[in-house]
Amino acid sequence: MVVKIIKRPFVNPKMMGEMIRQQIRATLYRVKESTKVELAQSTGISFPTISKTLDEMNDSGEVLLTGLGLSSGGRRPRTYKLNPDYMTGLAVCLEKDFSSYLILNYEGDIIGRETLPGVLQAGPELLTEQIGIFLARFPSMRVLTLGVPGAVNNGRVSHMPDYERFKDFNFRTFYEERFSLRVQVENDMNTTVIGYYDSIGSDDSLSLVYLYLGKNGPGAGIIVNGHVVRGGTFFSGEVSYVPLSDTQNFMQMIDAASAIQDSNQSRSKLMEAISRLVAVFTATINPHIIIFCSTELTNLDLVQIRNRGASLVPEENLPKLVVSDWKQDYFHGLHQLTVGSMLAAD
Amino acid sequence: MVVKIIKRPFVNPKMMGEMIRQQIRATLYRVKESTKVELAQSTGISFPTISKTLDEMNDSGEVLLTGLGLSSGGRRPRTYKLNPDYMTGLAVCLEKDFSSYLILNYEGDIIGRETLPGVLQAGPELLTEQIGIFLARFPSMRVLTLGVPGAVNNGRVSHMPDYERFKDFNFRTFYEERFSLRVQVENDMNTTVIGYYDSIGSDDSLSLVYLYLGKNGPGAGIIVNGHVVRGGTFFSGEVSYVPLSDTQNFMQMIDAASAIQDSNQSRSKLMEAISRLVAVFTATINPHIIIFCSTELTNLDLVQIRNRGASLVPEENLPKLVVSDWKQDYFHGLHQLTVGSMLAAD
DNA sequence: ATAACTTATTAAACTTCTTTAATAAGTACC
DNA sequence: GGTACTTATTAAAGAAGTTTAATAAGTTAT
Repeated sequence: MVVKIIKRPFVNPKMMGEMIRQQIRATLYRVKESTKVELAQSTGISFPTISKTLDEMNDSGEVLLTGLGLSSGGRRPRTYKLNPDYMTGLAVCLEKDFSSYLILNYEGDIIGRETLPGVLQAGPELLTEQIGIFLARFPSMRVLTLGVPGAVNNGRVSHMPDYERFKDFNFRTFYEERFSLRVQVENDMNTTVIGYYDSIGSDDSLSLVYLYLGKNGPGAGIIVNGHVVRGGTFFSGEVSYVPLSDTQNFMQMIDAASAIQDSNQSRSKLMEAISRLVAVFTATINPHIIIFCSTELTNLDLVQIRNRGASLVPEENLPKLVVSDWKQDYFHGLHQLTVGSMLAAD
Repeated sequence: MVVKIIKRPFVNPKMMGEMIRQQIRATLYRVKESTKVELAQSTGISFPTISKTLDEMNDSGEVLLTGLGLSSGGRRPRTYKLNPDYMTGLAVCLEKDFSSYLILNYEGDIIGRETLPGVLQAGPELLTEQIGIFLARFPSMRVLTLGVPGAVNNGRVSHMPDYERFKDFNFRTFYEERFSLRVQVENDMNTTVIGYYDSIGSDDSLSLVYLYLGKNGPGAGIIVNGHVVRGGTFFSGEVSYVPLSDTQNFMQMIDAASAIQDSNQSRSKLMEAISRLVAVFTATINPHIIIFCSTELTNLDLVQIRNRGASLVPEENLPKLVVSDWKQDYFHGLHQLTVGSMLAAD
């Protein structure tokens, strides 16, 4: 229901304890180190509750007493932080030619990274083997986050045409049953746009489009009102198919552009295609920002796109156009998803 | 933050009372009449709490004891319902040539409807006067919902080019201060898509596009993941501007179509334009459903659009295409927004 | 019509968070 | 170095929901 008639998202006293722990975890993650008073202020929870809960978390080893903070004229307060060794998380980026592994501690720090051979063509067995290695090395591993180049639905592959061995593979149930891990799987472009969204750290719910013009054909990750758009058939962001001219869709247009000999003309045709796609997004979901890969476009290109775009839609409605580092945003997304999964614990 | 690290949407014991009342209201609105036991079951709240809260709501006149329910072998339970006279809401549809008023009681029933002269060209004074009439006639009026043909941002007009007198007019502050009403303002297409979304009564969060090819140029109302898309500059759904061919955008394409003499050819060009727009939405946000106005298209047209669309994007990703009654959905949206506003009370 | 049985309602005990008061542990100044 | 002042921490009282037990009000069947 759009209409704000609540259905059942209710909070009873029993859940409050866990919610309070979540608030504490999230705050400690943000600020790294804090006193009980500071936690009470920044969470809005009463001091005694914070004190009691934090003591419990200290007893269970989830947080550590780090010492005493600065005095502001009276007794010096004890400071606490998340215990980095409380839990470990594994973030995995699966690509055709390699698998990138990131090992994160409970504070969100990267305590290990490794690149192993690609598993997408080989099949799940090799992936299981690779994960097994890390699991053996880090017994406190509790969460697993996978970024994959394909459509996933609730942990299960729903469309990944190039990799037959993973057809319909359910990452979540497979690894949650086999190892006792909390498993998350996300599409690569969605992960990237999540990473970018998190990195700009805006708390109001924005709409963004992260555009990628890769070798495997272009694609986009979309966030609307702060939520990832997965689409009715997990086909969202497949912008290759957007019809933009009498005879060509977006992919055909950029393919045609790159086929042109004259490099100026080729570039100009590419710019035209992108400008049109920008106009399409502006006149439909009207995002705040569209992000391009810095390896593909320069800031100068953006000016050109903006100018051309302004001839298609009223300029004041054009989104902010920015370039960003795809790989970095992707990994940041994986990182944040993994941390989020660890901190949502219990 | 996309990453599920909570920021501050927290519930403390003080707010629980109000949340419980909300649950009770929402449930009573849905089921019309209920016993305490039934309410406890359907809300998941404990019986004593329901009992206490409902007694208070009965004392304050918010609910009424309607009698005794059926026995299932023991003492017959008392049944309660919302008191229709507890509060009144006014839903207003503002158009160029007329203003439609719907008066709703607290049960959501329409207890009056009236059409008065249009106010958009005349200016706010006339609207104030019209609202004043209803306010005098229904002293228990507490909420006001306005549907307007233009972009609004948090109760304030942000773009309504055809009606100068309402430029930047802040409906919300104006009427909340002048009369003591809770005021909501929503764009007409957004209201319509809300109405449709509510009418299909799905609880999972869908994505929909409601397409209107009106006299004032086409427009669309968009819901993604169950939330209305307003856009970064409140320009979302302005599909006129979507570039679809070498030289034409959507509006120019349908204008060109209607300019063609041969009616078959004209229709076919229109279908082509719509099919392309369907492909655009499919390859971007990939909605579950696209809704067309039944006054503009027939079910037969939809078949044609689907066929043509399937040549642009993989058919299995095409949304469900349906026709619906625009006016009805619009009014249902206004209705539901008004009821939602009444029930969210306090 | 009354006894036995069901079910609704009320009451009491318990849990959990908040608010307010009391105590303990430092600082700073004379 | 002791006294007055600050601030952290602990303890007690209050508020609000849940769970469990007790009571009241009807039904059903003999």
